[in-house]
Amino acid sequence: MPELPEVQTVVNSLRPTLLGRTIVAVGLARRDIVEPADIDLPALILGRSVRDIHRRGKRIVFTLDTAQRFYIHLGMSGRLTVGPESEAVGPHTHLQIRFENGAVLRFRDARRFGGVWWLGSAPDDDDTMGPEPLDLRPAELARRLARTRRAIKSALLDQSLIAGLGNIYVDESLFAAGIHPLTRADRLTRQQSVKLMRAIKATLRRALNHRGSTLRDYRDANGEAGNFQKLHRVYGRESEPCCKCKAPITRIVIGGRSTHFCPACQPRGKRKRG
DNA sequence: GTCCATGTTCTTTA
DNA sequence: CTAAAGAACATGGA
Repeated sequence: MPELPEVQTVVNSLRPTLLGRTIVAVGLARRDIVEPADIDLPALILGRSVRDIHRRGKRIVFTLDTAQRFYIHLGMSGRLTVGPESEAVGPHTHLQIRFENGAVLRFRDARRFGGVWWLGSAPDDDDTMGPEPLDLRPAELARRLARTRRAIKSALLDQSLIAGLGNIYVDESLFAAGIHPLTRADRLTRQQSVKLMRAIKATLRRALNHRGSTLRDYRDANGEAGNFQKLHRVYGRESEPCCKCKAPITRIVIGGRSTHFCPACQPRGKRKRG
């Protein structure tokens, strides 16, 4: 479910009800969603209040009044909701946190690729996490892309190169920039990297304005769906006509991930040999 | 039964 | 040695 726009939308919808609130009960149904495995998460957060909630990459970072932090990653199928205690608890609800105002934060995740990571006083990221795309300057993107020979599609999915993009927004951004997804990252021209940086920012901002993409079951913390999926130009649109040129959208697999693009609007540049 | 899925990490290969 | 490709993880829906 979650890439930068969806994760940010969840954060935005959590803040009004949870900021400043005190944790009065914690129910951890599955201990194996917590890392590191040997900590007692309920004991660490019970009685604490929430000083801040923010996003870093695809992480939802909670800062407590003690300045200690933990983050929730939604993985592929994770959902984070707030609601009254009386609300029905859905399947695969692994963690519930009740606050003094009666709100209950619930974390559900059928596939369990997501989870909770206790940071303590460690920073909200580490040296393996790439920069935030919305703050990134084109020259820095170009510098980072120049270090790898992989396909641009795979490079943009690498969270250590740039943080927050996933399969949807990489495909949409490459379409917006007119770049073929198999183009080698280190072969982008200066103009292409500038165009790509602009395309990434514009795509993310538009997606944020539409509160993310709901494909299957993504919802914000209040259960509201996003709308950006209606504006996808290539993702999930295999064999439909391109919105610009009417050529059929093509789907290929790159690095094990479905990749959607318009072969006419995103021509493959000249390759060595072939 | 088959294939596919908004992600990350560990293992294998080149 | 390192970079990159591939497999694995767990579950559900079409």
